[in-house]
Amino acid sequence: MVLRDKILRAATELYAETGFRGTTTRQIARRAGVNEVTLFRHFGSKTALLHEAIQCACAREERRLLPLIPGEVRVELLAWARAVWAGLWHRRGVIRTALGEIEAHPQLYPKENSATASAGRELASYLRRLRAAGRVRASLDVPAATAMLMGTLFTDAMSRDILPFLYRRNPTEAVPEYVDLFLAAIGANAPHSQESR
Amino acid sequence: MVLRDKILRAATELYAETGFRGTTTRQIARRAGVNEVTLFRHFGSKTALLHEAIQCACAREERRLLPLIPGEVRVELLAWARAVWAGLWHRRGVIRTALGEIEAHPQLYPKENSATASAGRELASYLRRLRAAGRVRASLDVPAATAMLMGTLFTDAMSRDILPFLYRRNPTEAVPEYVDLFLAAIGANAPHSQESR
DNA sequence: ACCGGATGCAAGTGGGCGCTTGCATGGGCC
DNA sequence: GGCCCATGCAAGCGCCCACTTGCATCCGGT
Repeated sequence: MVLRDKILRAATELYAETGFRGTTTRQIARRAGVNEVTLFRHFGSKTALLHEAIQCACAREERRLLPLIPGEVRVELLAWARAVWAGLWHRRGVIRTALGEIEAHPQLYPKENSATASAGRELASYLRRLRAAGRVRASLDVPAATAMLMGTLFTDAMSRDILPFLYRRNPTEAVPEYVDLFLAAIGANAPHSQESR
Repeated sequence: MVLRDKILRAATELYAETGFRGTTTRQIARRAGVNEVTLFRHFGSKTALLHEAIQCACAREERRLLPLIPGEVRVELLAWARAVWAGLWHRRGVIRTALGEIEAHPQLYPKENSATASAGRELASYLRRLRAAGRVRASLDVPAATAMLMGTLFTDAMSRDILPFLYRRNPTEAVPEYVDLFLAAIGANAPHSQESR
C-alpha cells in the first residue's frame, strides 16, 4: 500500500500549493510517479482523492495534552505552546488553503475535529482548572483568554513566512515571549517557584 | 465610470467566494450585468482585472490612527481594536482567499502595504510611545506584544464564522475582553483614572 | 443630421480539464 | 506453466476556460 500513500502525499502537497481547483489530476499523477488512470482506479474521482488526502493530513496531528493537575504553569504552557505552534507551522500550507476554500467546499474539511479546535478546547479546560485552583485571576474570561493565545500562535505560524518583516524574532524566541505575555494577561501566580519571567 | 466599478465589485465578490481559478470571466460579467467581452476591452485579461480588483479592495481601507500622545490607554486601544476588528471582519472573505493563494500568485497581493501590516506598525509605534512614557512595563517586548494583539483580533475575525462554537461571546463583548487581557499582559498603568476593568 | 466611441451579441479558437476505454505488460500465487 | 490482478500507455470524449473577431446597436457631442 505504499503507492496509495505516495498518491495521497502528492495530492496533499499540491493542494497546499495551489488549492482544489488549481490541483489537477495530471499533476498529482506526475508528482506521485504514477499514471493518471491509477488515481481514478484507486479513488474514483478527484474530489474523493482530495477529500481523503485532506482528512489524512489533518488526522495525523498528534494531540498535545496539558496536565490534569497543573504544576509549573510556565513550563507546562510553554512546552504546549511550542508543540502547537510547530504543528501549525508544519501544516501552514494546507491550513491557509483550506481556510480560503472552506466557504466553497465546506464538506471537504474537518471543523470540530480540526487540530486547532481541539487544541483550543484543551487550553480552555486547562485554564478552567487553573482558575478553580486559584492560580489565575478569579475573574478570568476563559474563552477570551483561549482565543487570545490560540490566535497569537495561529497568526504567527500562518503569516511568519508571508510577512517576514513583521517578525524579527525567530520562533524559538517568540513563543516564550507570547507565553510570558499571556501569563501576565491571565494573572498567573504559582504557589511554588515562579520567577516573574 | 460606474460600469468599471460595477465590474470591479463583482470581481472582488466572486474572488472572495471562489478564489482566482474559481472565478470565471463569465461569472464576473453576469454578476456585473455586463457582456463578457466588455471585461477584456476594459482590463485586457482576467489577471489584470483581478489584480486591480484586489488592490482596490485593499486600498479602500481607511487607516485608523492611535494618538501621538497617549491619554486614556484603555479607551484609545479599545476604539482602535474595534475599528481594526471591524475592518478585518468586513474583508474576511478576500483576506482568507488571498492568504491561501499568496504562495501561488505572490504578485497579486499587497504585503508591506496591506491594511493589516500597517495596523501592526501603528500599534507597535504606539506601544513604544507608552513604554517611553513609563506607562507600561519597561521590559515590554514590543514586537511580541504587537503580534499578540494583532493575532488575537485577526484570528477572531477570520475564524469566527467558520468555527462559531469556539466563540461564545459576540464581537462587541469579545474585543473589550481581548483589550483588557492585553492591558494586563503589557502591564499598563495609567497616571490618571484607570479602573482595573 | 451625423459621426465616433462604447457596448452588446453570436460565434468560434485552442487548450486544459476530469474522466473513460481498450489493450499491453509484468509480477506474485496455484 | 498458467492465471489474475495491478499498473502503464495511448487515445479520446465532452466540457469549460480565457480570449478573439466581426458586426449590429445605441447614445452623446457638435
